[in-house]
Amino acid sequence: MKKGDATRTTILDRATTLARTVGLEGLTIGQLATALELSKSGLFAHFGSKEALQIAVIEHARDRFVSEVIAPALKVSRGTPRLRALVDRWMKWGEDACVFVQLSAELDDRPGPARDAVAATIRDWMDALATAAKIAVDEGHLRADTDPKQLAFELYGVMLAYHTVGRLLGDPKGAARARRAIDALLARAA
Amino acid sequence: MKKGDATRTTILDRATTLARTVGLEGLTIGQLATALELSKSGLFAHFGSKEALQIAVIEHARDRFVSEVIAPALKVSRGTPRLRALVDRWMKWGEDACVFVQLSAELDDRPGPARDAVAATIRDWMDALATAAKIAVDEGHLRADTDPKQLAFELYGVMLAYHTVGRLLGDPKGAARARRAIDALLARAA
DNA sequence: GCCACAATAGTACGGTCGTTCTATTCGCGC
DNA sequence: GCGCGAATAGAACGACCGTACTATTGTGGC
Repeated sequence: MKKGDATRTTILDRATTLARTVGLEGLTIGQLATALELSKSGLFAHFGSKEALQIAVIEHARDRFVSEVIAPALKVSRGTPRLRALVDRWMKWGEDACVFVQLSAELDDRPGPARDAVAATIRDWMDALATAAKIAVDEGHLRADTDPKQLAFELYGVMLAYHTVGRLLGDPKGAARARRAIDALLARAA
Repeated sequence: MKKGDATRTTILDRATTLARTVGLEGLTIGQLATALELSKSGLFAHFGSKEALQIAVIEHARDRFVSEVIAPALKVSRGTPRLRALVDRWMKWGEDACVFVQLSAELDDRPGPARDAVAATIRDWMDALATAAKIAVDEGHLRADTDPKQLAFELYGVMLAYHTVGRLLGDPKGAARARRAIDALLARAA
């Protein structure tokens, strides 16, 4: 019961990376198998259907996202530092944050379990931002009349713009712009 | 030389709508043909290759985007009103603004002419925002130390967050949040 | 009204897709 | 170290993909 899980993880890692460029629907069992030097049927047996593979990819990416972005940031001290840590980790760690931007856009008009899984992840992410913002208010780091959910919304918007400007337009100034925007949002609420 | 162009437009209209849900790569000549009650080969003859069809779709969507969002907004009086008109029209007219969010995410990691066409459109869009912002500064509607490109970046971020929250999460509060965010950005710069 | 040519349909092909079934190899408990 | 089940491979399937070729239909200029 060991070997199977190991290759399964290997498959999902590669699939996640691949999905970032070809999308979830563009993912192909044949390509994925040859990329990993596995047989198509051997790979297929791990999941049983393409839809199951897709959902496994989403959940795998979610797990990595939680353990590499959210969890570490939650160890930072309460209030504004933690809020900043969330944003910083999202921006630095393109790897899997990116795949969720891709998945959000790909699935937002395609109801089904895959879309639900992505939506749940994004919802959790915005909740994490909002909760951190609320704590910052409670700690007195941010003004009492700050709406935590509104702030989370605006912060996430900056991250999305950063993603588009950086990835699609290839503008190196994106990071600096994002930083300025984040600073302005937090300064305004301080 | 008339009939051909008419069906070509019909094809591209439907293709654009379809691409919003299945993506540009998910677009299929067979499905598109049956959806329009055309023969596969008859449709194919209009474009000659799938890549040509994809680029035609992008350019068609860009034309509609320009004529339905940008051009009307440019008729609004210079300064902040025009800037607001750009943002408002983007948000109201989901139809084709959405397809560019989809295309941005789908193509941002896939170099080629399709990606270039999308990138050029987004660049033009952000330039339109920045130019309108600059005019607003010149007119005295916004503070002299406002960075027009930075403001365009932040405005676009709000639109992207609005798109994600509304489409993927189905949160009806997205529009109100976006409006508040836009108001705050403009108030801060006024 | 005819005719040249644009526009569309029909058919076929090689390739790849997801999936199934059967066979082979591997790894671990006894 | 043997045996059994888990893990992987192999071959085959029908379906649909993009594309090429040929045939048919429609249509605007004379």
